[in-house]
Amino acid sequence: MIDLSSLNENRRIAVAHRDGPILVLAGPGSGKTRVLACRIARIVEESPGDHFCILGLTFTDKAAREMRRRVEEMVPDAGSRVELTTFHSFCAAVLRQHGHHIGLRPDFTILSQEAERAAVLEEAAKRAGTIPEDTARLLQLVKRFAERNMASGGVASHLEGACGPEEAERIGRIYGHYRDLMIEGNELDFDGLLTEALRLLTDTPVGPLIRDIYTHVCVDEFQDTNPAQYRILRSIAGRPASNLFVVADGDQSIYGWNGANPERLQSLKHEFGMQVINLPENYRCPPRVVEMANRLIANNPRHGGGGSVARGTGGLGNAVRVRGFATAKEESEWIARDISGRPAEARRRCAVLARTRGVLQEVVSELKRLGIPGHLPARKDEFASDQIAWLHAILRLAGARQDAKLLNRVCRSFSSVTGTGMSAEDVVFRAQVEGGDYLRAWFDAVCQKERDPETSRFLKESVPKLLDRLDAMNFIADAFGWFGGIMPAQESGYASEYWEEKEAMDRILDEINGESGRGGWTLAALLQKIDLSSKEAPAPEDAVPCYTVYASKGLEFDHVYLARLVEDVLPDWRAVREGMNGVRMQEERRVCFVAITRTQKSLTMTCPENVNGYEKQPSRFLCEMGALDERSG
DNA sequence: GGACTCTCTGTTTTT
DNA sequence: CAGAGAGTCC
Repeated sequence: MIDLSSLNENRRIAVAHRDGPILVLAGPGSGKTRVLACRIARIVEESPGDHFCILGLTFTDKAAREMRRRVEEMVPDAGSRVELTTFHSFCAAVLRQHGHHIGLRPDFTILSQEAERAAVLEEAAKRAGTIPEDTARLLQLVKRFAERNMASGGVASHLEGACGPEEAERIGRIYGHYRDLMIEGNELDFDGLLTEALRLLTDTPVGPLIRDIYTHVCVDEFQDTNPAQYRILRSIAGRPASNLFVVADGDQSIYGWNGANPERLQSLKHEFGMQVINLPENYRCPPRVVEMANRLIANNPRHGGGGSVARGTGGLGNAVRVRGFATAKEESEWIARDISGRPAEARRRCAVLARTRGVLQEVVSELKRLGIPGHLPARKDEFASDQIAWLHAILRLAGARQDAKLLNRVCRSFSSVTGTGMSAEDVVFRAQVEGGDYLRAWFDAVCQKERDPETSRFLKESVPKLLDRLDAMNFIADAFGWFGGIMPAQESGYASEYWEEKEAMDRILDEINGESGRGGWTLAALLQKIDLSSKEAPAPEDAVPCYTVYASKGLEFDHVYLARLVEDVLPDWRAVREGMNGVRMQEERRVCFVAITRTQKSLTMTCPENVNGYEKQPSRFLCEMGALDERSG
């Protein structure tokens, strides 16, 4: 039996809710993920023998993992009755099973890298009869169109004013070709997963089928949905009386530039006639922080509700500090020094937050000067170590054996790892002569050329596992064995990147094994999992987390340092220029709201008077939240 | 070549 | 807003 006794009244109502669409408006620290997990567990438990399924959708892989962990803890054998996954991963699964309706084979590739998308876009531009130019900018536009799920015809009107009509028409054509080319090439980018799955759900018999399987649909962090995701949700939840359970907080909607919009909450409420439950209790932040967060967010017009009620127990002393500094340099020095004054185990429970990564870089280098490692996660869409990059590339080549670009990557990364260089052109030629695929031709060529006995042995013993039997799991295990033999020991300089990425890869493999048991996966499913998972290295144990506010969403820390709280940084200069209290300014305010509500015990906000020789005013948000009383320094 | 004005472009990030 | 780069003038 699920234990409901630890839940407060509101949470209990939400968890106990059974049928009909419901919207849970849950402020920071209100335990919304817990409520969602409890409800899912409860429904499964109360309906033994039933066969209906519950679909739980999240935006990030991390959130999906956390949800799975919690539900599993409560009902260990929920198994096939619940599917907790990301929008993208759900769409990929649907497309793998039913994509043939729109001309997609089950082994389609996911284009996770910018460079791959750029190549397709250039091809699309050629097909549209124009010279490919400014690819990066066009890719950004294509992403915008896809997030909004626009047809190529709708592009022209969307671009109205931004460029001339014939230019808009041209971009529309490129966009249309881009989408066609991906289907033809049996590949999709991230946005393509959403738009094509949506097409499948609305234009083919797949829609009713899916609606039949998933009678209960849950969504976490709804305020982050873009239009494409919203439409997917609508088409799987069906209407009128579906069991749609949505958790959201409009005040934490900070992904407007990704197509999210807090207004969408209103559309949802309206469209599904949702019953609303509020969870205003904040069990995370000190009362003073809750008070400041409430005051701050009250400056956003159309902000519903009366704010949060403090229920936190931490930081009852002086939980909030505001420090002014003459220069940005002094600011980051002081933050580093203040953190260094804490005991080592407390440092890990600190976090430095800022609007931009640039600010965090300054703090990281100050921390470094004091001998304290800071962790500022790198952004990457592919594994950076040669070893794992090669492994990833060869797995993908095994799934798409005539892909010259993948072959090229296999050749390049293998040469970086072993020094055995081969030109992709030669391999292609060989494949043509022998009438085989690129992977086989590469294998034949490399076996002749490789001189190192260890490497040769690995190749001859292990590559055939991939070549003939598609036994990717054993191939990967062999590859890690081989890397282990040629890599310097852990944590030594350049090798650390490899070891970190191996850890990321191990985590992905563990998950796949846990999910589908032995042998229950295909190469395509394995690749999908890798492509849709973060390549991020896990944070080192002893490092101080330094996150942008965006990256800190959903996390909490004992001691939060919010740096560079000045006008033109937070709020960003665009929001300031836009004037008074525009959409941009409101989103910046929510960014600040998210930042301060990460606090469990203490919050320190800092603002320099001078940044790179320019005078800066303290952020208006400091004033709005009434934090100037705490000011010192 | 050096000092000047101008125009353009840039932030946040998940999958 | 603020830095980079291009273009202009002497």
